[in-house]
Amino acid sequence: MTDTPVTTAAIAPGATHPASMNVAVRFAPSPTGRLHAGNIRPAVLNMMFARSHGGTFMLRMDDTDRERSKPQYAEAIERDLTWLGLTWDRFARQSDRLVRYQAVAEALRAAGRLYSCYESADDLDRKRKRQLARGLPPIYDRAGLKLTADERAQLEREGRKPHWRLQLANFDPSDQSLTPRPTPVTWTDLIRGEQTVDIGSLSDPVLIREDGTPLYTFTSVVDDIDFSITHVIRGEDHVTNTGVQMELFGALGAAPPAFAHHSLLIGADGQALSKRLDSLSIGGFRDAGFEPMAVLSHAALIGTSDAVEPRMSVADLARGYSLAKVSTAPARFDEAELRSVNARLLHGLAFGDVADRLAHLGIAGGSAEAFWGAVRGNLSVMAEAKEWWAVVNGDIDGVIEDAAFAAKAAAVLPPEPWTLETWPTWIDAVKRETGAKGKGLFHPIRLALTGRETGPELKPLLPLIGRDRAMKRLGSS
RNA sequence: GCGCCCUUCGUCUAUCGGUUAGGACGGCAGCCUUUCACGUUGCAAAGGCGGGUUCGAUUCCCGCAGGGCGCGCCA
Repeated sequence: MTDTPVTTAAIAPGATHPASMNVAVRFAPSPTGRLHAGNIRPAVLNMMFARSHGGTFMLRMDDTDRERSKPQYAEAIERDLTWLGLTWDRFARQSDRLVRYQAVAEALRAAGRLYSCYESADDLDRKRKRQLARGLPPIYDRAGLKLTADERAQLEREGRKPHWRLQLANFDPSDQSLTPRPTPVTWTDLIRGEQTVDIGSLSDPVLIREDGTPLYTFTSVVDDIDFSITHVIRGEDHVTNTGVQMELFGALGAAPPAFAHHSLLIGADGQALSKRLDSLSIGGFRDAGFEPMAVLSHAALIGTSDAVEPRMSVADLARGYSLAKVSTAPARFDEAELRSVNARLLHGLAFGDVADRLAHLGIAGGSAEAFWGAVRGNLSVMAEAKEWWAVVNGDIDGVIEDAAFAAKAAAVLPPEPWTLETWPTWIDAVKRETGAKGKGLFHPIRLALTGRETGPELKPLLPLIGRDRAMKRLGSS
């Protein structure tokens, strides 16, 4: 086995990093499902890194798995990212680059780093089980590498197609058995600090499937080289991959990018979130009426030392951002916390920020601004504004618990026009008329006027409701 | 089974061996609102367990427990 690296130049002229290295990051989902609470974290973390360094953010569809990848998922991912405001500067689709992967694989073969293996998936499964049963680590035994030319020819004659593995440099070259020995691969992780992966305890990774499909470990590295990716920010489920991929970068004669591995999310109950991720889709959050910046702020800030608070833009998120603030401990995803961020975001929005969206909800006209000022503090999702609009302008039923009280209140309703002063004037009159005060005074009036137990201050609400509706809801039309 | 990682208020976290263990969310209370909510001010609230090193351990080391991840012809 040769140690000669395949030079990148030989494979892709000009693909090496330029001397003036501009920060380039990527988000590389595989379109096998919708985006969810778990996987937008690397998306937003990468975006913030790019924006805070004046770099570029790339979207890469890792769609080489033809059985599982679906165009509609790819479209949904793009839609969700766009909705979140995570728009990409560059785009690539791995399924468009198969010729490229083939060429690189060929160069790797020529350099002697790839070898063919003829076991079926079942064979490998059996081998693993046998090793486990004997208390041995389930590592590939390199049988493919030990095949004689005759055996290989025989297998080919039988019509067997090989899959291709990268030979990890984890053995003593003078050892004929090629037994792996402890071989640390190290890097300085931008989140986790000094990291070591022992590639001596790993199987030689399959790079090319028997049907010719190039696999993630391989395509990802080729793309990271070709697109001059400088920083790879991804979940900690990839740390072992990083050890292997560091080898691959070396074999391809390229300097590896910097790596940062963030922790994964766990559920509010402290258990793995993975099983529930379907119910935490970004599309679901959108449908539930969450603000994109609330979802994004929450995803970006949980598990960091910054306060989880609403930020108004990606630029706001990028300001003061540092990977050093990202924790190595698993963070809990709590939808209640997301709701809180969403509510706080809404409470701070000025009418000008939302006029268009309100209009979209049918909230428009001369009273729209006063309406927004009155109700925004009570919203947890925007859609609730529509309900309050109905309370103000619609035909709702008031709740009357004491008809006599309501009648007295209605009787002293001042004549229009109504202003912000109408409320204190009226309520004083009701108080005189009924002798009620405090909660006994306000609660029945709130209930009659709005049909609800809680809500915005009645003072600004009353003139919006107007005399006719107020009379009607008090049972005296 | 083996390996890696993690463990500070309920939650997210700060702390480069000596701190009244700080902040944010949530909670509670006061204020505001002649009600609730909003807002605002204040208060309560934490080092998983057991050893070791040290004058001194949340901090360093070992073990245990709990949790996460990995060990794919998935990504």
